[in-house]
Amino acid sequence: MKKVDIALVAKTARVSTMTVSRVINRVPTVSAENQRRVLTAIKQLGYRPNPSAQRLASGKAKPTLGLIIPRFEGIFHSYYALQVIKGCGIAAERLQCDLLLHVAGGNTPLLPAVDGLLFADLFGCEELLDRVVDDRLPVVVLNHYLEELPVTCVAIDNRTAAERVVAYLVRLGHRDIATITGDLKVQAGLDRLDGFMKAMRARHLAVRDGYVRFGNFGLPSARAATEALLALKERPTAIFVASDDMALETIHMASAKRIRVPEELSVVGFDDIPSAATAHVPLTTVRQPLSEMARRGTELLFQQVKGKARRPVKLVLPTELVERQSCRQTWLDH
Amino acid sequence: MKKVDIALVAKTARVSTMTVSRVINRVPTVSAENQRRVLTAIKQLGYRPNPSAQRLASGKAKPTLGLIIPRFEGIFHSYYALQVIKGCGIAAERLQCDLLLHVAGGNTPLLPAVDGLLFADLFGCEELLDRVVDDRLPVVVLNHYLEELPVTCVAIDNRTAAERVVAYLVRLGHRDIATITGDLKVQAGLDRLDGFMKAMRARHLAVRDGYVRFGNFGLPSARAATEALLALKERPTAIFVASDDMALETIHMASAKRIRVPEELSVVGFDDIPSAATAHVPLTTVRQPLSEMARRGTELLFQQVKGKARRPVKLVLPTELVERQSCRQTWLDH
DNA sequence: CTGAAAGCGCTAACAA
DNA sequence: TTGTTAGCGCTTTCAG
Repeated sequence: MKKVDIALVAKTARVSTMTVSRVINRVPTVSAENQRRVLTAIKQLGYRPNPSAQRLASGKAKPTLGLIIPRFEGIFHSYYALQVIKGCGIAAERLQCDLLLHVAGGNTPLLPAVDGLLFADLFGCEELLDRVVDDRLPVVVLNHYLEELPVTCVAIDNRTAAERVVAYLVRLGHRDIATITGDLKVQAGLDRLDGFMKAMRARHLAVRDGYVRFGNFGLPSARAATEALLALKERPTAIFVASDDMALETIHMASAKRIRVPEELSVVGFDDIPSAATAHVPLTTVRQPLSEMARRGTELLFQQVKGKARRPVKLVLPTELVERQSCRQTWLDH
Repeated sequence: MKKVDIALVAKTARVSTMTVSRVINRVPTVSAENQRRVLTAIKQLGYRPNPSAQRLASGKAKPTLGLIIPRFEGIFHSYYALQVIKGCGIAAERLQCDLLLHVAGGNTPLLPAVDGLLFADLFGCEELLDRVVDDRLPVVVLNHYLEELPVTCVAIDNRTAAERVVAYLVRLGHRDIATITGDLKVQAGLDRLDGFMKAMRARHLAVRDGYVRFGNFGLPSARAATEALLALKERPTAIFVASDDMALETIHMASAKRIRVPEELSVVGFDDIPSAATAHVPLTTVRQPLSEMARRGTELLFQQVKGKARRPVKLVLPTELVERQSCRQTWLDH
């Protein structure tokens, strides 16, 4: 069984390879007879042109960008991944470049053959990044601000966002504020906690014992954390939860325990997922421009690939606090 | 500004192209001195190997599969897209092939250069499919059963699922059953309605006037439909909603109107999204193996690309009714 | 309208 | 350890 290439097709159809190429590329200047012969040969041999060869020969400059999705537990259940994929996908379409999706497993032996790489998050891919930087492959990291490495990154200002949440709650009169964190191995998770602590400290507000509960963005962790928080003798009057998914769960559990939100407990989330707006208790939360982050990252990578970018760019995108109905002033009667 | 190719690097480093190639590919048999020179030249020239040429020359058989995501309103807000991407991504990783993501815009001028194509759904891509079939490119269509076309497809048995929902509700004593449909331009939406109607007819149950409300999987459409249904003089005792997102919205609106679920109104959804289980009223719904569908589709496409598949395969995957707490027997007091 | 020749940029196989 | 020689499969150019 010999390889079927354009030459074989040409021979079978008894024309030149050029004629075959023309038929494939729908160049109109081919006689009906030859066209028929070529088509027949193609069908008969089951011929398929080789994409790499086509691209190489035609010198088509359509670059290929690789999007690395870290395969950590739950990323696929997250609003996050989808927004990133969406942003990258649409940007790639606009920029006329290919987007190669790569779910990074534990071991990522060889990097895919692409012109540039986009990391949906750094977590779990540190090693790969090193290798890639080493190879001088154009790279953009999303959702993780890299202080030291000379790598372009586009992230969200999680710290300031968390600070603003505290400011908001304090303005409503809360002082006993607790937090349920995200996964602290992910920078976004860590920064949200950081911002929270910093803001509390700045206001000389004590963070009581047990008021910081460690979650990992997963619902089970949120349940455990909420359980613990609500069982406290000195229950917080407000909780800042590091993701909407978890925050909704917190509210759910509070309701089940007949603790009314927001009357007896204020809750703030993070993400502004669609159901935050339509939940039973519409959730006050932080909206982050995920899809824009992805778009910007893709564009930046594209620049780099095109050689139009000189030095690494560090972008930090702002967030927005969306007030809904899960928070309340402490001095209101209830 | 001349092109920087491997030859230029070789000349600059005053070695042969092979030495450069070896350095790039980390072949250990290169003297330290040459390695240094090559690396310097690469850095200085900003050289990057051409992926197409690498693949062509090395004859690496790593095929590239294209995943087409129809860009219809809201697909990116859906659980659906993510599950499909996840399934395909993981399968591609296992099969050692590249996955090219393509968000199909209104006009998809040229098909991406890939070895095979996977459609996340047919809707909006009919034209593309025709072209692709015409080109004899290996193709698999997900979530849409194609009766006529000799194309491999992997779909969900939406019809039977809907029938079972009706059977279930009838078993609970319901007779006044309404439905809120999905987008009927999508086969999944149409089939669910179809199954519903068929099952009602089979039981000689009338579907009253206004008991079929047309939605499109979007929350606004669900709100309008629910509004209309709940305003009916003869209100249904149960509603089959074509997606969980919409069903949750229906429950939410019912609660707001002080209609208790499930006591006064039973609701069944479709999808089994994560929040169905954790919602205020845990949702009885239909679980569909989305990610498995994607996995199977990817594997099937891979077979085809490898030439190991002879004829089109038509796969219809079964669903499962997940009973939770949004339905109730009609004869129970309340 | 068609075909021959000359690469596209890289690497496999061999030879030195 | 290094370089030479052939291609990989296709398209471009340009002459027929």
